Amino acid sequence: MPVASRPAPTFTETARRAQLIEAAIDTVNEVGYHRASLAEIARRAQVAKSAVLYYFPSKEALLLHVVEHVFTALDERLVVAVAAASGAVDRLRTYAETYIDYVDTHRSELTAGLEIVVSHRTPDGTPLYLTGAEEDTALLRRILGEGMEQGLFRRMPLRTAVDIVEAVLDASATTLQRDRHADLAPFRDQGVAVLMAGLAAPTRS
Amino acid sequence: MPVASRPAPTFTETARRAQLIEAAIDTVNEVGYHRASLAEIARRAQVAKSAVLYYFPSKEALLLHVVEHVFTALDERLVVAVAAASGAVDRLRTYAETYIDYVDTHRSELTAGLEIVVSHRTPDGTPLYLTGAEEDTALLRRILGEGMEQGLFRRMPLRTAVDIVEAVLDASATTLQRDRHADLAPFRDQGVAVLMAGLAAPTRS
Amino acid sequence: MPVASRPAPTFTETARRAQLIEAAIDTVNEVGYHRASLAEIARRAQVAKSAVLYYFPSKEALLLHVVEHVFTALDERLVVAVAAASGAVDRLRTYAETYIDYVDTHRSELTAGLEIVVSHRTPDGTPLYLTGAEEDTALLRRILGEGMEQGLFRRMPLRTAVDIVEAVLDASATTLQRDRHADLAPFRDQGVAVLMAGLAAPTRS
Amino acid sequence: MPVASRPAPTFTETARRAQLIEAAIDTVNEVGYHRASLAEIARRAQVAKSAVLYYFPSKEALLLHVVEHVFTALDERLVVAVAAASGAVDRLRTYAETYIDYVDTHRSELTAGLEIVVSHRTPDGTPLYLTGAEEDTALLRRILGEGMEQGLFRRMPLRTAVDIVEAVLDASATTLQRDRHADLAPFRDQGVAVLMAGLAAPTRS
DNA sequence: CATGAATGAGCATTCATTCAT
DNA sequence: AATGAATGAATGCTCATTCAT
Repeated sequence: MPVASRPAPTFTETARRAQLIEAAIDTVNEVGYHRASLAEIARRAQVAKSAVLYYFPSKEALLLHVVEHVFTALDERLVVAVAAASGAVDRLRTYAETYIDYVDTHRSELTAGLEIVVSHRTPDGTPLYLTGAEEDTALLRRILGEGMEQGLFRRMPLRTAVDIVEAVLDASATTLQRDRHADLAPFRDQGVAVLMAGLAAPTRS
Repeated sequence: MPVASRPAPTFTETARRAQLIEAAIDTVNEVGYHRASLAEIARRAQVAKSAVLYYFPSKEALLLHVVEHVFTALDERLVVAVAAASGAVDRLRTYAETYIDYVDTHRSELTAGLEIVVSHRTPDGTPLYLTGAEEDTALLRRILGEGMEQGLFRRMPLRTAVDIVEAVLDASATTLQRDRHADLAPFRDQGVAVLMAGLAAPTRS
Repeated sequence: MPVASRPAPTFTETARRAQLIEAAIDTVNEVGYHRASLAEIARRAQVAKSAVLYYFPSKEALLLHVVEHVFTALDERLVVAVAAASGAVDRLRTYAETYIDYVDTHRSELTAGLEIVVSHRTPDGTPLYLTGAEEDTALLRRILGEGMEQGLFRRMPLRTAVDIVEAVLDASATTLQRDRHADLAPFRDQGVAVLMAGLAAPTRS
Repeated sequence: MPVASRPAPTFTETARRAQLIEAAIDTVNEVGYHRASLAEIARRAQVAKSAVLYYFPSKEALLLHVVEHVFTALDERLVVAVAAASGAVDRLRTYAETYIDYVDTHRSELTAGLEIVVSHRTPDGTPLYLTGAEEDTALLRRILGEGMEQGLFRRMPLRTAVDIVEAVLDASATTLQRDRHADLAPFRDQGVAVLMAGLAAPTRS
């Protein structure tokens, strides 16, 4: 029984917001964050500019909503998938494969979300990926930390390991930015293989 | 008898252009591509807005010049360094280490250059990394292709291998975007190690 | 048999209109005429924006209603009070004291009403105090005209005398705009004294 | 030898700024503060909207400049005139006459300046006449305070006296808002007379 | 009786660019 | 060689108003 501090959204509202988020995603993908103006977004949604601001308090809020929308869903998917795996190695592989699968099946969302994360700045110039970065990577940090502790993964600063894994996984989206219809299978197979082999604790010889 | 299609640049012209490129780099690093306006760049260069357009035909041209400036220098460095190494494995390691060293010693150039590459779009919406991508990665493609042919590297589509290597190497710049004074040593050591181990041809067991 | 050109207002209608007028007054006082938008007024009345326009044909009509509401009540009070006094001097003093007392006891109404009168313009730019000014000041004109005729007041153009008196009396509201809890007693005592002494016919010396 | 922290304004700049201030004054007088948009001001100045913001950082800055422009000049005039008078009574009379004379000879400036002062609000809703009110009325406060101390003026709170005097003097501008070609002579003669007689210390009878 | 939805006109402001000097 | 002046197009956003329900 949720306490509704603000009234439950109407059917139209839910639909419109979804439509606008979709339009924002399309716009960012087609013209880039830099040129994704309210006018462009409204044009794609086939509504007036002011209608966008009727459902979102500002253009910024809409774009941040896109980011939240995309990465919350991704994170939920990852949490569920990883929970079904046991052992750091298996969990990491599951994490990586699930991540790339998600990118594969949510191409436009992911490319737009990443472009916004990379390009957006708060009014004082701080990029988005600096705010709340800790919690965003919590799951990955846990897997990698655990694996290193158990001697399964190459020892290195957690931060570094996270950066490397994310760099490779996000590269799958970059591939799509280059060609939105690209086949992600080779990247999934080889990218994950490289990560697993690269991160595996080196064997004494 | 060289045909001078345009007159040799004067000393001041060369100096001014260098100064403006530097100002553009600083601006992009401080406020991001999105807010890097001509006015901001001119302010940092301590010249009038119109002076910028006196030396560069447009703002876009200036920013593209920054990209060229940065990546040409990086490429030259890579070519020289790799030439001194022998064998695909050693050449890849040299490539990777030189790359990260260059990022380390040219922090502002690299972070700005990458931000522009990622954010800039041509008027029709095409991102920068789609134009001339082939030649930009020529050296890396040669090293990886050679290594795979010789059975030294894990076999995969060349495109995929290039993407993975570049993703990891570029992540060093992302680290700096997060903290411009970050110590890159751990990333260099571990990043390269992960790449080498990950790309090594899997041993039959 | 009265012809009902418009049907008698229902109870809720009367109540709603009063509530909206009150909300408009509060809004003008809090944010000023310039920023008193329909949205702000509706928010304070806790109704939807469109509800405001259900009871008033336009925002302008609502604000003009506030003015009418305030100054009609003030005028009625003045008429009653002045009727009880005899002689131009006494009537003027009564007028002035009643005016300031009314301001004192209807602070928010008066300050809002005056701000609207001062700031509002018809679409063609005409200020409010140009429309129907004659009848608004009828009572004061009569008192002053009579007093001058009888040699009780300093002789001057009626218009000038009215302007002076109104300026001083309205200044009591200005005092409240500065501090809504200000004590108006000194202003009532001294303001009236100054007016009476100043307007008194000069004695031959 | 003034130290120029910013470069001396060019001839064009000085001229344009004056022209824009004039256009702003005309606009406020013609359509009121509320409707005095950048577009209207620019139209009257026969320049592009952006040209206004080339010379003034914002619309607000331009309007505040008008206020400063008007009231600084008025204050200077008052200071000079009052300095030539001796005795509180004479000084008050001089103050009042000079004030109204200034209004008379600078009709459009004064009406516009007053409308801005009355209507403008800072972003948090504070009216202009609340900021720095102390210093604006310094001269008048001094005259009235001195006169009351010497028993020449009716004793009352300084604030009240200032409010009364200013109300009457400002009413001269209100007269002009009603009719920009009105003859101010009767108001000057009678208004000043009323003030002097009204403020004079009451004689014991 | 009252509202949520939607809009078009207008707003102040930013910006890359042009041009005469 | 360099600039100040000026602009037109675009941007994010506000607002009074309309209308179907």
